[in-house]
This record gives sequence, structure tokens and C-alpha cells, in this order.
Amino acid sequence: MAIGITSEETLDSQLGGCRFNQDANKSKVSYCASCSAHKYALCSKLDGEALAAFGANSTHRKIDAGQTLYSEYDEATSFYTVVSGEVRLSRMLDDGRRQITGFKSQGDFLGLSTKGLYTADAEAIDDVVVCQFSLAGLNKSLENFSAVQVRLMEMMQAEVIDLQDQMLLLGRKTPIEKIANFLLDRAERHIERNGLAEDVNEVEFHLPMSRVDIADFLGLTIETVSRTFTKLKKSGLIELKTSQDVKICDLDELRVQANSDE
Amino acid sequence: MAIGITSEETLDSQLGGCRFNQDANKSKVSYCASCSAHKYALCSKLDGEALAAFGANSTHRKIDAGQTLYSEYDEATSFYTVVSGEVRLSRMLDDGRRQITGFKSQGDFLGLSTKGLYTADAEAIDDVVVCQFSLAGLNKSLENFSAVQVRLMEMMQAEVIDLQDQMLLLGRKTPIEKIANFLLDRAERHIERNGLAEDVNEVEFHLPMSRVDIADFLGLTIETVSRTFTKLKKSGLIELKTSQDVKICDLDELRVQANSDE
DNA sequence: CGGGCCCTTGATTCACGTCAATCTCTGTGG
DNA sequence: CCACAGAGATTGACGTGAATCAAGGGCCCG
Repeated sequence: MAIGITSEETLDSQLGGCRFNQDANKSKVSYCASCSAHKYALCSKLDGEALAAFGANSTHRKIDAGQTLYSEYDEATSFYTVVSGEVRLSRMLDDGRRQITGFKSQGDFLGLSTKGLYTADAEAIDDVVVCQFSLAGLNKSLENFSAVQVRLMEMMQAEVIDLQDQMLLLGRKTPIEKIANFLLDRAERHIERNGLAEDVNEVEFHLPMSRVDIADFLGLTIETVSRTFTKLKKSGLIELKTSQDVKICDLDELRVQANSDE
Repeated sequence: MAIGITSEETLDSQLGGCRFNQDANKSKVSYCASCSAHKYALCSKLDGEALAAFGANSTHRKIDAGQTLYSEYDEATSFYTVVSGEVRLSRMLDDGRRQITGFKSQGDFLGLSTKGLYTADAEAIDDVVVCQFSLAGLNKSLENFSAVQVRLMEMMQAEVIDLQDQMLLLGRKTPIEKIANFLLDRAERHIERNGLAEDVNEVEFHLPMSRVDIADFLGLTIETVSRTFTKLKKSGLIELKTSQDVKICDLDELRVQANSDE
């Protein structure tokens, strides 16, 4: 089951029952308002009529695991909000070296461009649903909905700060610190999104991405990632039910290992 | 001579002749319009009356080389535009490891915060002049001047894309690629800011920052930085008049070395 | 049962970091 | 004018930790 889909929702209800729903405007109010990503997304500050009007330009779309949403240097036509599932953003060098710049999930936005071209590859890690806006339409909306503009600003600011954190990690942290940080971020996101108590010291969650993805996110090789997981396992800090299902046994100690500053 | 001050301008004229110039409103039109940072800055889309009104909330301030503008976790009260000189933004770990997240110069903004606290240290590399806004005032201005909001959006977007580039560099590039990239960025900025021909293959410019700063920006040690400079020098790609004054002898070849993708 | 993919583990290498000495430039004081 | 000190940069010798290379294991799916 994909991250971010709460148990009440079927995929069908998220898609509004149709792939292209321009004809669904009259039901938009309840449609967008009931979207599982709404409260984290671009549109989180809108409701009622305004939300319906804003949402009228959007379309939900399903992307299968492994599929490409867009590629770097493609002509940028759309802007996206992730509804469910997880998308990886990455850049590549000619020789195949890759850096993942972020994993985007429920409520996160996607689709930045310069000079009309996307600046990263965007691929679905697992089955993904996105809410798609035409770029032209979004820019028009931004003029009319200042609440969206404000929200976008907030989200961009948060993005910059995240990226700066990640730079510190990439430039100056050891493999153990990197993995600990990574797991900590995932754990905290999981706690937040699932409304668990803030002060728990154990969490269990699923990692949708492969070891290759983790390596390319943290600036390591798969071997080092794997060895570091093993180290953490042997020290009793984590358990691996499968390679993608982690249990953090001591969040506090993980924070120490992560050197995370927060 | 500080980067970004064109030859006609004295520091005095940039400061408007006074440190706190609330009383200078009537002369604001010409004051802001003649600011050397205007065309790159937050206010670049404003002119005439609007520019004067927007600028009324701002104050130019001089910061000496080496001085701190603000520190991480300080209460965020102001937002800044760099008028001249150069500021480094950095984060630190407890044990002193440091990552510089960016060098900010003419027209760039500064002062992002979360939960009311600055997210980085900001220090003057050389003598710096900034244009300072109270955060409250700026937020109010953003409501009234949509052109500023649009411009801020553009600048934030460019910032995100820059940071993603830097992540690819930190995570996946070799020391030579890192230094070549760094020099290339500097060279291109120099060419742009000084209006040189686009197709030159040689440039000469000043690096205001120390080897330590370069190392902390690129995720290297000073020794590796130094050795890499020497390598580039021996291969005839660059010349060093002093350790801070570089001449790029073959920009095209430097682009090859940088693996820069652009 | 067999093939393929992903992950883990082990052995080896080498690039970058570390440690240490020397050099250069600048400013200061005799 | 020179001697000296101190900071920053360079260079060299050496060690190490992560990358590389190579093998083996687990799991899914036909």
C-alpha cells in the first residue's frame, strides 16, 4: 500500500473516478476538499468556492511505479502536487553518475523549470497519483489566488532550507551520520503524517526506494549504504524486517548518531 | 575594491550619506533607482513612485570584512539585499565541521528563517553593503507590491535550482570537477556582471574568499583545494597572480573539466 | 526448479584526508 | 632597512575509509 493513502480512501475516490475530469467541475468542491493531499499542498489555504475554482484547472493522474513523469530539459508544461506515492527528483551527469535531490510525497510540489525546461528528472518510485496543473493555468491562478501565492512561497522557503540541510549532509557528514539522518527524516515524516505521539522512541515504517536510490540521495555507493545499515543493525539501533521495512528501536540514539542539530 | 561597486560610485553615495536614512524619503526615488544592486534585486521590477515607496522601508548598512550579519538560530528580524561585497552563508556542526551553502553578492537576497529563527550564519567576506528591510515591513510590502512578490518567487526558484546543482556537485563530483565548476561559476558571473563578450575564452578575476571558504563550500579540505589549484595551474588551464587572483586561460576546456551540463 | 534482480558481504585499492614541514606575503617594531 | 611574527597557502609523506571489484545469498516470478 502506497505511503500517504489513508485507509478510508480507495484509489478510485482519489482519481475522482475518471482520469481526465474537466467535466467534474460541479463536484469539485467536495472533490478537492476531500483530497488526501489537500492539507499539505499548494491549495491548503483555500476552501469552499475558491478551492473549487482553483481546482478546476487541475487533473488527477496516475503514474505507475518506475514510470517517468518528466525528464530534465523536457519542455516544462505542467506543475504537480503529489497526492499519494513517492516521486524522486534527480540529476545526471553524462557518465551516469546521479544525484537525487529529493523524494517528494503527499502534498509536495514538483515541476520547477528555468527557461521553460525542467531542471530534473521526476520518476515514480511506487505507484503515484499527482494533481497536475498546466503551468500557464497555475501562473494565472497565482494572480487570482493570493493565498496560493503565499503558500507557494512558504513551500519554496521550506525547500531551500531542506536543500541547505542536505548540502551540509553531503559535504560534511560521515556515512553513518548520513544514513542516521535519512532514517530520522523518514521516521519523523512518518510520525507526523500518521499522527503518532511525538515522544515515542520506536517507529516502524516502509522505505519505498531502493538501496541505489538511497545511495544516490546521500552521495554514497550501494555497498556503503548496505554496510552502514548492517552496522546500525548490529548495534541494535534498527531492525530490518525486509530490506525495505525498518524499525527504529531508539530514536533518541539515532538523533545522536545523526548529528542532526534539530 | 569590492566586487560589484562600479567605478562611478563611491561608498558614500551607496550609503546615501547616512547610516539610517528614514529622513531621506523625499530623495528616495533617485536614491533607490541609482542603487547599483537595483537591477538584480528584489526591487528590480519597481520604478518611480512604487520603488520609492518600497524603498522607504529599507536602510543601507555597511558591514566590515569578517563581521557577522546574523547567526543561525538568532531571532530573525530583517531581510537583506546585498548591494556590494560578498556574504557567505554557512551551517555548522557542533564539532566545527562547516558547510557553506552559498556566496551572496550584488542583488542576491539573504535572511531566510523558519519559526522566526535564521537558518544559517551570514558573514561578510569583504567589506559589504546591504539593504536591510524589517521582516514585518517586507511582508507588508509583499502584500502591496505584487511585482516584488513575483520577483521574490523568481529568485527563490533560481535559488532552489542552484542548490540542486550544488548537491550534484557535492554528492557526485571529483575534486577537479568541483574546483573547475566553482571557477567557472565565478568566471561566468564576472563576465555577466562586467558586461564582457559572451564568447571570450579568457577571464581574469578576484576571489574574495579564502581557501578554507572554498573547501567548506565544495566539501573538501584546504589541502585538496590547494593541490587541485596547482594541478590546474600545471596543466596550463589557469594562472594565479596571487592566491586570490585567478586567470582562466581556457574557459572551454574548463567547462569540459567541470562536467557542468550547461 | 531456474533465472534475474537486489541486497549483502568480503577482499583489495586508491583517492582524499590527516599530519607535518615549508613557503609566501604582510604588517610591525627595532 | 631589516628582522621577526603570524596567518594563510602550498607541498610532501603517510594512513585510512569509502570506492571498487568480485562473490555469494535471498526472494520473486515464470
